[in-house]
Amino acid sequence: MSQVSNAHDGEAVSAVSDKTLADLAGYRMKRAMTAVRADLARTLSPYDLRMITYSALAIIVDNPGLRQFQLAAALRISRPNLVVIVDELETRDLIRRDKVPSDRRAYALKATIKGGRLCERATEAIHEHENRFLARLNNRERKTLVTALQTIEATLGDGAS
Amino acid sequence: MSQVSNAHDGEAVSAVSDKTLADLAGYRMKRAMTAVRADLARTLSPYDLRMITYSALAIIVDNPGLRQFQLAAALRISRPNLVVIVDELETRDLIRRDKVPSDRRAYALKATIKGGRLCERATEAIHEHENRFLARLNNRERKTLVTALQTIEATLGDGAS
DNA sequence: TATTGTTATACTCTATAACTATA
DNA sequence: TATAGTTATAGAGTATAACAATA
Repeated sequence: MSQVSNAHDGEAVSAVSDKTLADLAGYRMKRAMTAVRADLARTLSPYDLRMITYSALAIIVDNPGLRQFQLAAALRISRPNLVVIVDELETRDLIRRDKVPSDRRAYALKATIKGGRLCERATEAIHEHENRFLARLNNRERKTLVTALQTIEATLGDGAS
Repeated sequence: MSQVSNAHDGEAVSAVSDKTLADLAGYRMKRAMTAVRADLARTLSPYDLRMITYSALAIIVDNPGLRQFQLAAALRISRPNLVVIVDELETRDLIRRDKVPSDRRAYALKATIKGGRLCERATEAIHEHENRFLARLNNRERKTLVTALQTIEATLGDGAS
């Protein structure tokens, strides 16, 4: 199916086959994700955001007052790595770290007006980006795709330790 | 939909909502990919293979005689980064780098018997891994998923520069 | 004792620039 | 001049260990 021809002695192959990998869902996900990630980076660069900083900002906008450890868990990254992301968003005045009187170890995260506006504009750009890479899929296919991805995540989350 | 409740002054949110992100195909892909990647790493570790070394080996098995630059292009990684991967596979006697008489700059890559056997066993383990994370999807959903991912990759590949 | 945020550190994956030996 | 493979290096993204302050 992906095979075209093959090498004679000392000759390069004329077309590279990936027949062992081609029908693997994981392989297809990896390749699609590589392409989507590159397009997303282009999409977010006008806003000086990366995938991770946009996701963090969006979750803070949706959950005013959440703690850093909650955000780290939501983003599935470690607490130490979240620190630099929150630092960046705070330095740019997109979020605030408010001291919590009832627990003086913790910070409550809140988006600023500026952060909320940037998130809104970036989210619009992301919807255009989504329409771009989903352009050749109909509504049924889009729905099945999103649901299937969610099911896969839940399946692996349930099963393993 | 993902909203449960929200913070009073100084209280942590009780459940973290990702309502801005939840329905984005890119977000769902990223999260599913994170889970799949972790399960794949566990799946391949008995064979001392990582995702990238397995993929490289499989493509070499499928394309005896291909050049390093062809493999780098197939894996969508840079030539410098491929060097260390090929080094590792060669050191472990899974592949051979044969000098090409007709072009003394180039190497023709070929899997050894040992490499072919390891690839075969790892591929079986990967099929089990695929059945694991696809367990709750029926055949129609699996087919739609794989085809949709392929279409997305092609769509982005066509459009951009 | 346990938890929140932090620092220090390291490993993987990826890229670019510039080299060598050929073509 | 251009290409195949290589070296050196750097930047993301991720992780763990261990600390200070607080619970």
